Amino acid sequence: MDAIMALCKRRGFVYQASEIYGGINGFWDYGPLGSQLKKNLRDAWWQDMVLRPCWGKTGPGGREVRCVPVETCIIQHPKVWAASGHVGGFNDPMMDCKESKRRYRADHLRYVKTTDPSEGRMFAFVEGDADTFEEALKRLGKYVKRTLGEGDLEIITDAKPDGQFLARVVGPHAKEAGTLTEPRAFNLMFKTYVGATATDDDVAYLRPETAQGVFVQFKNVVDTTRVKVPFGIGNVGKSFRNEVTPRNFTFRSREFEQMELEFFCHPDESMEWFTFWREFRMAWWESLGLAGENLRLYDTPKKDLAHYSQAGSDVEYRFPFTYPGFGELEGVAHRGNFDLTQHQQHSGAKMEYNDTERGELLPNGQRRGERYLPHCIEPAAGLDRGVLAVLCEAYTKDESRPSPEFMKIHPRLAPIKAAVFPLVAKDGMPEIAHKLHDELLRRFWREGLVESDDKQTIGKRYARMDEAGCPYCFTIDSDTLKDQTVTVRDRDTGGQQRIAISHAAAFLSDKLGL
RNA sequence: GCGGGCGUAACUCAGUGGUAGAGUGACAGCCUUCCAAGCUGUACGUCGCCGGUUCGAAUCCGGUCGCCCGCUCCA
Repeated sequence: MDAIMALCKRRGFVYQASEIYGGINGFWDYGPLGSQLKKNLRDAWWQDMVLRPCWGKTGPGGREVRCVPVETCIIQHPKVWAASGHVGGFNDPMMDCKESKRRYRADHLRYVKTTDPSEGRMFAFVEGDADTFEEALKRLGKYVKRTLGEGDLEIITDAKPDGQFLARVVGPHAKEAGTLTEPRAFNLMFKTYVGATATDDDVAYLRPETAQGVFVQFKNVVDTTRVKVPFGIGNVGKSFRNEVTPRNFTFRSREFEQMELEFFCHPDESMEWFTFWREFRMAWWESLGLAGENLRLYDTPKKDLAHYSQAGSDVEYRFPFTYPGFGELEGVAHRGNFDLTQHQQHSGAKMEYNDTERGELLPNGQRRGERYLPHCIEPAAGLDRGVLAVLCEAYTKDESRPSPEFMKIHPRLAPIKAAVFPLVAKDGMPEIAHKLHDELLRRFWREGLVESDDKQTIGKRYARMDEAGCPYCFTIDSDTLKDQTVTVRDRDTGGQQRIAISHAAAFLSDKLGL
């Protein structure tokens, strides 16, 4: 991992944010190559999920997969996050034990004491955890030096654990009293103020996910764009979470970008669509070079599902820092109609969809129609995690090569698509190279960078392109002067072939899958 | 939040109280007809930051910030 991070810095893929000021925990910037790589991955998602979903494959029942995009705001009405459950769920106060180094959710701790107020010490235990409860009873009995009956015990469930209270408490895994800290709120949502007055009434949050923007605009999209269920709404953008522990390079950042699709369908068809999406999303990541044992599709066990969720699968990648385990790239969740229900309740707006293709057949040949809250399948991918996985997968070490470190980035994602070199900077070769470079640039500038370089030795230039992940290098040599051919060097094999200079663009176009 | 490790040039690292170093990379020139080759030269340092001890600190001490690992947490 250190070698990958060093290369990312050296070649301008990823820099630490605010580095000259000492860095800022949980934030990373992308350099010239990294930002282009990230854009290519984002574009690939947009193309394959919105513009031509699933490469044109049909969904369940042979139906065309239809999706439309939206772009919603990072800051939404604060009630959005109350409805989504983030305000509660992202604010669990936690308590730390200075002795046992453990951390507890404050609302999970209970305290047992005797009914005798002179026996001041209390013993904490974790609600629903028999081990800590029995331990607490045992310790309490020892402390008061007598056997305790039911009537002697008092269990405090609604404690306000301030300093005075906690001084009397022995933690669940501690021996001494007074080692628990006061509850601290872990605001996983970034707070800000809307308007210049910045009072408590103006509090707003930076979104922790892009999905809610879609649910909030669901009705507008249905009413204004002639979409029919089943269909999807894609939304890409930055989200923010005040992670307790940002870790593992860009894997868990506080500012990160998501690519989320909310796919709405009839409840009866939701499991079929879930299966369809879970399989396509896996195939999509595989198509970008994350094939093989480092990628897996992991089904969330029933017991770990959120209460409203009927199924969930994660596309996971085996990162160097998770090895031999895996880290989540994308979660495909069956969310039922939870979100639309929540927003319907909290906002009072009707979210029901009127499906004119369902219901009983009327004499005039129309359907009566059926009103329902669609179910939602949510493939939600982490763009920065995707970039990181691509970088990890691409990083290759081969000491037998002149360039021992190189980046095997899939041609579709590679920030630099091709480079053009004169073998040596004389005999008119630079001029021919510049001409070919111009031609390729005119043809491929929308896809990514096309480089040219006539400095240094050819080996050095190849090696540079290898580290940048450029898949193909065209080289003009003395034969070019005679027969109008160039060599093409393949990054992954180092092998070369000779093609007509007039076919260079077609060759590259083919290799890039255009 | 706790514990451990680390922080010196763009990268990898040496330097344990006395003038800031090496290799690689970058840049310029020469040379060079296919893989970080060779020669010459140039640029690049708040030694993470702040404070303390000392005649003198990259080096010792305290604090702080950041990165990595483990726990915890989180999806």
